[in-house]
Amino acid sequence: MRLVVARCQVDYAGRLTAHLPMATRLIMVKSDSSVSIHADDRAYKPLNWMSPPCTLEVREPAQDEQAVVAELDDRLTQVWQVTGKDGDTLQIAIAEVLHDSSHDLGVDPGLQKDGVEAHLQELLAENPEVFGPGVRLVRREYMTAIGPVDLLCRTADGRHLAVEVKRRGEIDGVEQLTRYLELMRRDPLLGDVEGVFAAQQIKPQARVLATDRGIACVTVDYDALRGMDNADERLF
Amino acid sequence: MRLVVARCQVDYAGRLTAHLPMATRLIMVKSDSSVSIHADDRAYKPLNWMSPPCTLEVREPAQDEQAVVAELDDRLTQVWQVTGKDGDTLQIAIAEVLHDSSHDLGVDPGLQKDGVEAHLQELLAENPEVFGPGVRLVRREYMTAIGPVDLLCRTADGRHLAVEVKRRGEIDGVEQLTRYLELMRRDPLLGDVEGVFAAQQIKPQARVLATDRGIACVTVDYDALRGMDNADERLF
DNA sequence: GTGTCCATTTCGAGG
DNA sequence: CCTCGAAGTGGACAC
Repeated sequence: MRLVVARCQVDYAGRLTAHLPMATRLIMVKSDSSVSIHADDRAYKPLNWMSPPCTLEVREPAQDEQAVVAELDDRLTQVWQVTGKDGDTLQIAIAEVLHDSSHDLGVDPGLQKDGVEAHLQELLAENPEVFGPGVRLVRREYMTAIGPVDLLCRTADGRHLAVEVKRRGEIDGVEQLTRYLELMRRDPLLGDVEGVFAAQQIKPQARVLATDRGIACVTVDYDALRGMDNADERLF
Repeated sequence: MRLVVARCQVDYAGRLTAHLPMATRLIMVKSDSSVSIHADDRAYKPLNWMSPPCTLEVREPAQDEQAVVAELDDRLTQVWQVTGKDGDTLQIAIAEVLHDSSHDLGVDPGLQKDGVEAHLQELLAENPEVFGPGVRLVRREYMTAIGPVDLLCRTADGRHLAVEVKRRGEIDGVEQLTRYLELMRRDPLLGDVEGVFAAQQIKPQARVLATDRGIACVTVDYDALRGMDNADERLF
């Protein structure tokens, strides 16, 4: 990885045209040849970038390119031409290099994610009693015409529970469950179907909407659930 | 902006839990206190990050934290604790710092974009006759209960046109327009409303779906439209 | 503040 | 290969 801090102006031409006026920025060149340009704010998104695969070519600035920045009393020292696979180009015209260092980072072992919705759903499927005493799992990913309901359960007294599982409970999750419930309640085979909105955190507005629609809200303690799971393993 | 290249392991806890094993990476700390961690590939997205506002705290590694990496024959030298606004945390446990430099970049003048949907919509608003002879603009961003229609126009014979503008015409754009049309056709004030799907490119499936639903497809030549715009300026 | 939609979205799964 | 949908999406703008 090469890190260059430089006073530069940048022009991108591809799906759109974009221009960055002369200013000091970080230019990051990675070992897969991808290039990104960062300002001193915003963590996530670079100002400009070129995804791999792409090629980087350094050339002398042309005479007419000098004219563009001449009014700023600046002189271009080099121009980086980055060309992507779809013919899109990223041109970095550098006036002054303030820092330039290269680093051997090696291959990254990669990100391990945990606590995603799938795992939360898995844990809840193994512990349906969190929705009430005697509640049993009928099946996960119960298919309806408009998509799968996360969990379909059955209470001790024979009612069905349609459970929507989210990490963070927000309004769109309630809307989703509402659509499922509307469909499922038309199915005579299912009989009475109640909605349960289960999430690690439920936003106040989502809770209000859910309650208004007669949908029960269950906040799930992920670590406690994982603990129950471990306890189960130890007991049986 | 501070650039640190270090052998580190990273743990994020927030909307999900994520772990990066010990490896050499770039840690970028920006002047808005945001932090991002980059591997030596992928231009766009950091491996891990914390969006501003957030606070960075450096502390000594605890004894039990050493144990985690001890098997790797590594020793932690410092731990960076980054805390975000929603209580999510990013913990960067550093074994060895290979590079550390700070740079004053100043405020970036910002990106100037051209050719995005907003500009395309603007050009079409100024040239509604591309939708047919005598077509006039009623208004841009015509509000409906479920969102704004990009352009509402009126034909010479008094019918309304609801125009959805996209850079790339795909199926979801047709769906979006269909939802708008469904609502607008219930409005007696509007009378007859026809749908127009306008994009620089329209994918075959999107065109099929649109045609099936009686929605007209218009492919827009961006450069030609810009030319018309310039011609207009010269003529009047 | 919330709600909605765009993005050079990126990214991954599944057909 | 394409299509579909999620993302720690982020970001902008209307209300």
